[in-house]
Amino acid sequence: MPKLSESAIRKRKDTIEAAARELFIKQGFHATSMRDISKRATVSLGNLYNYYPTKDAIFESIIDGYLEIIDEELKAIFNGIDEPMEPSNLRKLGENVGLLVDKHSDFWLLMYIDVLEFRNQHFRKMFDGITDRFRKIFGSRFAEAESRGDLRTGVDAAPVFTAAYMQFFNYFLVEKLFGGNQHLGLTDEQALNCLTKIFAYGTLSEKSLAKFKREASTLTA
Amino acid sequence: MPKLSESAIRKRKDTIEAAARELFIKQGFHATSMRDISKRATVSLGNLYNYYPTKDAIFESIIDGYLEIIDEELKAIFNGIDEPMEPSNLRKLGENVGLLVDKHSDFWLLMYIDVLEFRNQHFRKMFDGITDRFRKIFGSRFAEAESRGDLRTGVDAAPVFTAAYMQFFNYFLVEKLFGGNQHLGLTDEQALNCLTKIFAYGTLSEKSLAKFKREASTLTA
DNA sequence: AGATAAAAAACGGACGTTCATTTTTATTTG
DNA sequence: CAAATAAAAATGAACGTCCGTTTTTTATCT
Repeated sequence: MPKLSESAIRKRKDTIEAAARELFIKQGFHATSMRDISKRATVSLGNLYNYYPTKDAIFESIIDGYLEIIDEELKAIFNGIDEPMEPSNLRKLGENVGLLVDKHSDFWLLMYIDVLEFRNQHFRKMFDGITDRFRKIFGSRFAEAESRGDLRTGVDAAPVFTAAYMQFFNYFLVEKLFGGNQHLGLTDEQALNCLTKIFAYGTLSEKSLAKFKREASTLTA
Repeated sequence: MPKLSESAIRKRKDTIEAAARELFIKQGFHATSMRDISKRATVSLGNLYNYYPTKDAIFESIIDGYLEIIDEELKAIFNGIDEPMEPSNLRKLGENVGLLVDKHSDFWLLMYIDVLEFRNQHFRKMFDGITDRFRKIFGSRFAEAESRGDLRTGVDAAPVFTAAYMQFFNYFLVEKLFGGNQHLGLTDEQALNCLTKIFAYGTLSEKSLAKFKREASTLTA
């Protein structure tokens, strides 16, 4: 047999990783055997080792690929935000985080697998220095908002935005993976409104809030 | 041998569970064998099965015991809060949640094990209906605060308090388990101040904030 | 034929659990 | 008080299965 083309190899790997991902998510990493993966991917057991040196390597490859996807989707979300501290944009952030959690709920399970089995070595970058990253993306917007007097005195927008981001994430993860069905006692829509309001009122100046009064008043929790 | 006394059995089980807990946390559930547990607990392999019918049962017993402890500690925390929406009390809540996460960081790892291996069946109760529980604990305080005009119009204190609780939890969990070293770009103290301020300013009326101005002004992030 | 992919078989070890056996000890007996 | 008893506790070898990985064999292409 001649050497497979690069794309053919990539295609094979994709099917293997898809099968492995589904199994890891459904039954965990340790509970998933190489035989399970080979069966689901319709690849012989031995042949798996022509593509990956170890079982761990499959997991790592899945995560690396996934991280890229998530990274892009997050970038798209942030690109859609022109004025990060504006209430309507904060809410939009929440909405999009919700969609992201929903769309890739398996991904976050992999994160927990990583925490438990690999001491989070693959996912560390997700949270490490996240505030600085937001500062890089929105730094000038934050500064403008401050110079316009949109923020309460003494408020640094970057950690607030990060906190909002984290809160939205956590809300939907708890809803999706931890069985807290409507744990805020609100529908998702209401919860988004409630959280948005907290962060808006919590950090915006009275002057600025008046400006957004009309929008903000629609955020009835 | 006559039957062991109830307390002797409890003592034995405690040592077994302590050993198992340490191993589960260090290397995960599947990666921990019954032989590992028996060695660490200095109990013979077979004898383990005189105390627990299966390996799963050991895990379940650990969680049940742990849930009780955490439940009590949480109760103590909430008992120490007389006025839940007061900024200083919100901050105290955050501090205590931080201590709880720190003291029992292994417990939260078990929670992730439960999510992955048991579909969170043992931990569901942690988040299910949590807002209602807060309403039961602080309902009258929430009502009083509202009638005093401490809250912004339209703000329901219960989900806000829950959101604050969740945010504090998430903050410390990310710090402790997900390697987000100072992910808000702040020290823990500063982060507590920052988050407290968000929730205080986010939900308290101007009138009420003036009342707490002195305390609130010490919350410099 | 020669090279490479794919499949199958084989390997050594570890797994959860069982079980026949031995050890332990509170109670009964002399 | 000491010896015998009986029931429970403790043991560790053994069981059958499955694991990740390696090696060998077979099939498939230029």
